[in-house]
Amino acid sequence: MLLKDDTRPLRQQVFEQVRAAGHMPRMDVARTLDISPGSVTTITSDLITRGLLQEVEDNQRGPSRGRPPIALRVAPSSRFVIGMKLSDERHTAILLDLAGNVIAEAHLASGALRQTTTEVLAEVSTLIRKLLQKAGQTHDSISAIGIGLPGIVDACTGIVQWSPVLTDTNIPLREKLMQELDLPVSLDNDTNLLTLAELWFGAGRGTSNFVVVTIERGVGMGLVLNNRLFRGALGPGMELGHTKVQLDGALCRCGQRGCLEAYVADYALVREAGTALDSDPRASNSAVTMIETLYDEANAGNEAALAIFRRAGRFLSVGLANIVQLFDPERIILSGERMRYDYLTTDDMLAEMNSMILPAGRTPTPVDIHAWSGSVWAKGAAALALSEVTDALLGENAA
Amino acid sequence: MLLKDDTRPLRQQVFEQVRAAGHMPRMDVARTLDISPGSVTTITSDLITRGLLQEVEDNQRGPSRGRPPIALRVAPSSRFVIGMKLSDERHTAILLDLAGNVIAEAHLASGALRQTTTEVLAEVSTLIRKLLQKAGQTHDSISAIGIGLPGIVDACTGIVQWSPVLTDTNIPLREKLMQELDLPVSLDNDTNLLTLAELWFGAGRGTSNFVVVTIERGVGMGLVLNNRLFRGALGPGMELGHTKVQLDGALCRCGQRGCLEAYVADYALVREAGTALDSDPRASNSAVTMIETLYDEANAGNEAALAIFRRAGRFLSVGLANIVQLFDPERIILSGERMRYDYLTTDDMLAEMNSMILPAGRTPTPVDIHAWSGSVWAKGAAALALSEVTDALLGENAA
DNA sequence: CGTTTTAATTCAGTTGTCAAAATAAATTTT
DNA sequence: AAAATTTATTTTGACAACTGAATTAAAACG
Repeated sequence: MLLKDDTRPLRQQVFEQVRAAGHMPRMDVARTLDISPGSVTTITSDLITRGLLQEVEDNQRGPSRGRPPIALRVAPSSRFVIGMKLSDERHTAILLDLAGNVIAEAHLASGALRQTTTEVLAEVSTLIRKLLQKAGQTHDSISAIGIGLPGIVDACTGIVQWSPVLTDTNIPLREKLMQELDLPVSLDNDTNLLTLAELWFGAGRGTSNFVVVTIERGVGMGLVLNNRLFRGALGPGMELGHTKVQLDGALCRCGQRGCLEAYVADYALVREAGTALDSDPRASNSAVTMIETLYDEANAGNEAALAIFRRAGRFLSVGLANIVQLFDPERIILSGERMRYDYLTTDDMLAEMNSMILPAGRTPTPVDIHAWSGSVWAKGAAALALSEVTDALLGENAA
Repeated sequence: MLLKDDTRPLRQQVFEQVRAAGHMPRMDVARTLDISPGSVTTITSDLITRGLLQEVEDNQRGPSRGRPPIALRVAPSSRFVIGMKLSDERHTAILLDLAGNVIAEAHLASGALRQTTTEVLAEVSTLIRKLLQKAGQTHDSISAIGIGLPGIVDACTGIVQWSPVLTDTNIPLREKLMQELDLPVSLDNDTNLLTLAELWFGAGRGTSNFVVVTIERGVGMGLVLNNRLFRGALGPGMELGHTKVQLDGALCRCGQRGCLEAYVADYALVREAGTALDSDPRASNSAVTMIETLYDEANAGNEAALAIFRRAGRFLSVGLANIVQLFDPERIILSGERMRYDYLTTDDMLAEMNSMILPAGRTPTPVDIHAWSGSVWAKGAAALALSEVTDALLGENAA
């Protein structure tokens, strides 16, 4: 069922269609968007004269009758966008051209777990310099930058209410970044950006309604409705991690009890790992080391370790089942780096989740598991910047 | 922040604006919808010549300068819509004119708890006859009918997958009704219609994003996003009642464990009431009687009875807190008849809900409690029919 | 009686879109 | 090789839905 409720002007839809497809002839664009070929011609010829699209030269084609289609693609240009993901371990940045191709990637170990705004601003600048150097580009060739960070971020206002990477709270980070960098900046919660990455580049391409769940430091969630990222009714919504799965349950770092996060996030596992592995709680093992150990033990058949993962998996299944009950998405994507700990995502967990979904006979919601590297988050951030840029570029007709 | 993302043609927006306001002069329409006064003139004069709107004669006005505004209103007409709510106790139907005024109301005790499709069709016909008789109208003057019933209803296709009022499953009920009644029929889940009623006539008028939760036989939920009823990503979503609030929790009538419904729905209360009130489980007390007794006992200070309501309230607070975490609505409306059992909705419950909402300092989401009569549901059904009719009426320009 | 103020209308002009006809470039048929 | 067929794209005219600026209308104020 192709439903056509995209309210944006056709110009942007056409451009994004071509970008999403890589190349696509005009008639295909007309057909997929269900618009008249005439409109496509008008729009594309405008976009071509503006240097945003171009015709593909070598249209290799099979034996087919009729006038051969001329594929279109996004014109390679000298303009780029940057996508960046900030975390409390290391920051990642990538450089994308307007067609969405990755040009370069750079990393920077973050200075400390939590930093002041000034320090973060400095790190962002440093990372951008590093990225540009690597790609042999200058600051002038950057059109926009998208940044994702964990925490409570209002994408509209660009204000970071709270973030695990910042010591300050309620910071108008976007404004500060724009001043510092002299560039259009988009800011969003990192999970939203991962969701955007799935929507633009990943499994979400063919799906209009899906949920992305991330399990990292905390548990995050992104939602796509009608092919568009849904950011919650008010500002920052979608706090799946603090959804309650047990009355008077385990203590969460937010201070409340029974949050999903308190059962499946890494710190929850670490908390139990200490007991299960009988290790000295005063030993200064890092969280990552602890989890790695726990994982290895589970793999080696350590029942206590296995039980920890199993329990976490059970609670995860409750959280996912609740999402299915409320949103009924076409697909759930479990994503993020921690997905390597596949004891969370066993068939048992999936079976349990499905058993909680009403009615019994219903088709189970497919669950994809993506164990991706950090650069994917940055790619989502770049997608945000990209849409910002093309919106500006395509909207400038009035001027 | 007025955001203007209504994609419908202005004609419908103007008409609905006037209908919603009761009366409203042209300039006010232009201002609220943020469109040019010229457009309003064009549109309204068209609607006036078509007999859908008319100017109000007696514009009583205060001492104000300038040309006095001429208020517009929906023209009283000879055409009506019917809204109907089906339940397993009794059906309610109301007759509305196109302006949304209630003209008449009628009821019909439903024949049995669950009935065949044929029986339901017959009852609907009977009720319509009764309603028309009461209002002194004929079948010809009805433009459309909206019907709400509990269960899993796909509003798009008009198929009832499952409903507590029907013995059959997977029935194309809308089609059958249209054949039977020879009228345009809209069908939806009853909770969605209650939500629509709140949006059109109730507390939702000034709110763009809110949640309606009903506690009756089961626990239902309706969601309004951007002033529009959200029906879930796929067909019937929003099964709040079968959201899990406890792993391996109480047994739900759906066969699963830990569903919210299994703690707060009426049958859950009845189940415990039997034990608490020490009544013979074989005594054929009806559910309603049992709950009434339980309620009276609680009021009289019976600790066991109180405890039942308190426990239900606690689980309800979990369910509501989860909704806030996921959707962050501007407002939650608890609605339905069972809201009379206000032990479910004590300040304790609200306090507990707020304590589960992160972060601690956040403004608590306001919770309204509406104890409404059954006719409100029917009003929502009528709203559905109304929007259907006006869409048809306003879209007929091409013809 | 003119000025001010607010409401409503008129009307020329823009925008975004489509439908149908025309044109283009290939393949297949005759 | 010419004609017919097929598919892709362009051209063209038209239209619907608005907007914005100028205009007219109807009142109060001084």
